Amino acid sequence: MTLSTAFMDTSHDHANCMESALDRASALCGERGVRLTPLRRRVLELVWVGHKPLGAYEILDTLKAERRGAAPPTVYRALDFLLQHGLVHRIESLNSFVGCPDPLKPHGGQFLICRSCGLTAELNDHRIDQAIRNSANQAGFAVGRPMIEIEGLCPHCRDAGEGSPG
Amino acid sequence: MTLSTAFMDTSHDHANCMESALDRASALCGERGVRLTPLRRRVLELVWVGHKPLGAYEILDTLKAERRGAAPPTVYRALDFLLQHGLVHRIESLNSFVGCPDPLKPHGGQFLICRSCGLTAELNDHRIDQAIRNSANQAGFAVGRPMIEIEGLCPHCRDAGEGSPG
DNA sequence: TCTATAATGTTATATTGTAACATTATTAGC
DNA sequence: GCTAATAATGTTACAATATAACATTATAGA
Repeated sequence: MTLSTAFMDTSHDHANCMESALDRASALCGERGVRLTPLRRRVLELVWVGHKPLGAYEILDTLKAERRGAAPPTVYRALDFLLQHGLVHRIESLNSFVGCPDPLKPHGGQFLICRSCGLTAELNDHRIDQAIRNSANQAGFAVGRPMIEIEGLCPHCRDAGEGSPG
Repeated sequence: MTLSTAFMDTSHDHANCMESALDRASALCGERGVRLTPLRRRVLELVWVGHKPLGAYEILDTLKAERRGAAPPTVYRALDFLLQHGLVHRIESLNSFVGCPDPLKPHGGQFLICRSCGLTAELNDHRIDQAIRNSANQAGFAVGRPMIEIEGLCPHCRDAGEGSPG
């Protein structure tokens, strides 16, 4: 199992986590000959500020304070670019966006989403993927992009008794 | 593996499929002492007209032709009821709704969604569920409701060469 | 029948996402 | 460096999805 971004304990160095994500993004764009413009970089940075998915209009609110004339297309175009290059994922169940810790290999997302604190971790468990492909193949279905969003309680909130898991 | 609603071949008797879904819904509501009102029943029926997820406003368009004063809350309230009782599922990636063939046991949905024709089949594969729970447990995460939406090509569209699966 | 509750009607508005065209910035060729 | 082509962003308007709040009607139980 690969747990690209586990739920963080106190030792999580988020400044470093975020900076390395931006460095990886920069390198990836360089290799692909595409431009990580200041706007795109800033949006990626905002998405990485927390490990909580961020809505497009939350991003927009921040941008508005920084740039004159920021508008919905400003954000959505930047997000489209970042999505295309695997730098962020869209969380369908929340209409929001989260940084991808492993943009190099394309993958559908496997997300653990805490319903109490909002923290989200990305799994990339080959066994889950395999179980899905087996099942889909039996149905004669050609799998494109599997999307898995698991609502529940992160270790911290579970231990704090933030509600039942069901 | 349980394939509650496989992709249908020519032998699929949809009139019967839909009627039995409505009968099951009626029975379930009776047992639970809740009311499957004409409005709710009609919305459920509309959702079952096809095996393709239907948007709330598509449902609304039909209702408007049938009832005076149908408005968004008319549809959303009926859908909320049907969702609460497991009679329909929400497909997050499509902002739309599809009938549940097995409303008795609560379950997060496992959906195969054809990107070409829109047909959607619900899986309920215990092995997928188990793989997810194993992985989540390792991360210390208490699983609530897993959501799985697999975009791809149904058998028919795959054979017709409707595009690559990736 | 009366009353409490559930369901629906109605109006308005919030939230999320795109279309279409204008302007500015960047790159590539000269 | 200049110029044309392209990429990116600015700007305005609007589409699509969803909810809030309160009024009215229907249903179930005393």
